[in-house]
Amino acid sequence: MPKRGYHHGNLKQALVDAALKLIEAKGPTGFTVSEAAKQAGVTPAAVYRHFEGREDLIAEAARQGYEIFADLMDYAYETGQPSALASFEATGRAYLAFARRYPGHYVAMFESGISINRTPELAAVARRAFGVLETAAEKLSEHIPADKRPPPQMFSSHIWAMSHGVVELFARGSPGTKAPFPPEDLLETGIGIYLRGLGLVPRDE
Amino acid sequence: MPKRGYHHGNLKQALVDAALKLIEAKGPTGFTVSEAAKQAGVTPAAVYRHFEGREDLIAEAARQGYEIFADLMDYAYETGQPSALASFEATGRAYLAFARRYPGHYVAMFESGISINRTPELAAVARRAFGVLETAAEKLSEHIPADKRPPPQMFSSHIWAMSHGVVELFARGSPGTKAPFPPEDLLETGIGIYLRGLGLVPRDE
DNA sequence: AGGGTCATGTTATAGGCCTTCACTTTTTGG
DNA sequence: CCAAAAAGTGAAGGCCTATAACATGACCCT
Repeated sequence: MPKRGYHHGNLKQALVDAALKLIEAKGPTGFTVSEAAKQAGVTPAAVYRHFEGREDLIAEAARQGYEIFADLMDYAYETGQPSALASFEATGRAYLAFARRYPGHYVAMFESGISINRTPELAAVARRAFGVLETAAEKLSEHIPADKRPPPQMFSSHIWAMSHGVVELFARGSPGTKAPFPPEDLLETGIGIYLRGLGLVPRDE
Repeated sequence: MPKRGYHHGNLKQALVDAALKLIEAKGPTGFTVSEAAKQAGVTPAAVYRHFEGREDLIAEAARQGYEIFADLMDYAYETGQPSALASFEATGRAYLAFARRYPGHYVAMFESGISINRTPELAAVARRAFGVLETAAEKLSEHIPADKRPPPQMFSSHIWAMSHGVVELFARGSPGTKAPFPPEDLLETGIGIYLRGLGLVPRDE
């Protein structure tokens, strides 16, 4: 359908899509504005009608990633309902699933070096995504004896950190090239042991 | 003190040091070979007498980082002896301490996008570093009832992932800019809860 | 001492990329 | 229908990586 002439019609999104493909294929450093422009069938200068520069383009790709990520987390949370435990575990798994299914977005979000506070919108959507995890943690928190209940924000941070670490080290090439176990299993067991430590899962599962 | 003339005398290390400073200050993308050369008081082309290129220079910085890292882990491990538990916990803390004390090295190692398998030496020294963590895990493993003892490599991976996640998300700017808790506390409590889940720490510590 | 050789710098240069500027071509709205 | 704005082009500046040809001086061997 795009028998476009002088004007592209949807260049902004086309550039984001091209950027995502390139980032996925060659990493955030390998990605160049010029090549994204070429893939969109346009000269490099045209990019600057829609983005302030290279970083801004990556930031938009990341923003869209956070949007998808937040939706995925929401969905995972709902899926686990009404069990607070199931919801919480599902959001942890969603992190890894997202990294697998949207590698370009993931890299733009977490490995491109852009700050989450680059723009207010980016910060907002990121907060929305992590807010789901915190909500799940709060619900779960109610099931812990009040006297030894850590702040919900604390163990949502723990789970987030573990998920992120598993993805970075074992699900992507970085240093953990030789994954001793499938990342999914690693995350599953890791979260399981952690929750047992919180007293939320019977000793002999 | 080196009123050097035509020859620098120690250019290779001077370039690595300059690279580390620049990487620390401006991130792995902000770092350029040209600027490192300038800081070392040398023209850009001179760099290529000692390194194959930009990536090779970063890789050498990372290699030196792994060397320090491995030593630090070793020291932490010994410090915790003879208690297997104390040793294990100490290595976890050492990860965060390393990231704080050697930010340039840390970034070169974990955020610059270089592969650990770039050269055999790099792979070897990285293995040495992580080997300490695995050894600590093995020792600790003996204290777990044999019937519900996960493979040591598994929970060393868990601790590594949690440590890495805490550093990336909460101890550095990336997305977790607003750290809800001091990273040190986060890691401490996280590991504590995890070890409790393994049955290695009394319920009410 | 003297001279050859090799490591280590330099200058010059090619090629790529990001970004800006002036200019051109459509689209759009009153 | 036309004027103004939006969207794309081509040329150019500046920085970066990397290579090649040349210069310098350290070191060894006699």
